[in-house]
Amino acid sequence: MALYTATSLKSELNDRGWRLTPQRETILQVFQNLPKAKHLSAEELYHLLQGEGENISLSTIYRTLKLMARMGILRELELAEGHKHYELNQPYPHHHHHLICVRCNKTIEFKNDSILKTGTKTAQKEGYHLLDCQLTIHAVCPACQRALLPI
Amino acid sequence: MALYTATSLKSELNDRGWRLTPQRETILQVFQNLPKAKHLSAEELYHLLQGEGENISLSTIYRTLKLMARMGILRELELAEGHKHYELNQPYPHHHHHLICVRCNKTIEFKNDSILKTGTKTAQKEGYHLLDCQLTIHAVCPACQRALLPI
DNA sequence: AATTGATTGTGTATCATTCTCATTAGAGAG
DNA sequence: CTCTCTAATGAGAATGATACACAATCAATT
Repeated sequence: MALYTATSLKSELNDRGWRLTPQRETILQVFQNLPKAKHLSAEELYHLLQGEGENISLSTIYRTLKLMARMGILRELELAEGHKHYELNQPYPHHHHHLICVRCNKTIEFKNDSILKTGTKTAQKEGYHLLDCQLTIHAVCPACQRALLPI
Repeated sequence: MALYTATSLKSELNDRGWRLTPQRETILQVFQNLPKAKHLSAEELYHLLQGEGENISLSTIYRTLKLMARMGILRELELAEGHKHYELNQPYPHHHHHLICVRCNKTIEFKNDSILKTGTKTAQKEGYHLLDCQLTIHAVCPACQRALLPI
């Protein structure tokens, strides 16, 4: 949950015998320049990069997203769209959670300090090294309650 | 988050113009007879039913799992295996959360009363009708920390 | 018992993600 | 700076979970 620069990313990769590539650096930058609390799917990141003239293959994007999630740099979000989203894994003041309407998929972000504390304490107690903790609330939004739509 | 019987399931379905079918009743029973905190994937449920001589098609299983999750009867869990798992959505004393090792996928369940309160309050504040709230912690387990394995 | 439309089963389609493998290119050693 | 080793990439194929289409069935209501 730290802020990464190209240099710190490089040293963390090299420590494990891995490499800093232009693709990885570019992808990290994209997430760092993203508006706060904005998240991207693999496909969205792919097209965003295409639009900037950066040709990084979809395979590399999938590999990099998974790698950075496992390093704790990115959070992997399972929202309602049927595919994963990723966002920077930011520390305390920006750490947030998601309230999702299971009908229209509308998603609201909210903050709660005690949850991160609970997560940290729980991981610690079991000897786990914490990467991310997120509270996901599944619910029906006001509009969909009124709509009385099927399912 | 209530306990369902065939009758209460039927009335809740009928209220919405839907029907109680033998397949739906059977699937609900399977989850109710499952050991506490055990969860099933669609495929696992399918084979479990086959073993009991119940021939319910995979399509129906997927449809029913999604339906019951949207009704708040089941919880949809996104663990680490790449497919969803389902379990009974049980009230307070049994409500729990998951601590997942992103490397070996080992999953630990834990309880925390305050999280459910937080979820309830958050949903309420936004006017959402709560179905489920779950804290998911991604981390690296002690064994995988020692293993120093890639990724 | 008749009617209506929700539900099922079968097979097919789709879509996200992973895999394969030949090629490229970081990182460390000398 | 050059060499070596092997991680990483790109392109396309493969996989696997899930959704869909549609004809046949059957639960609920009259």
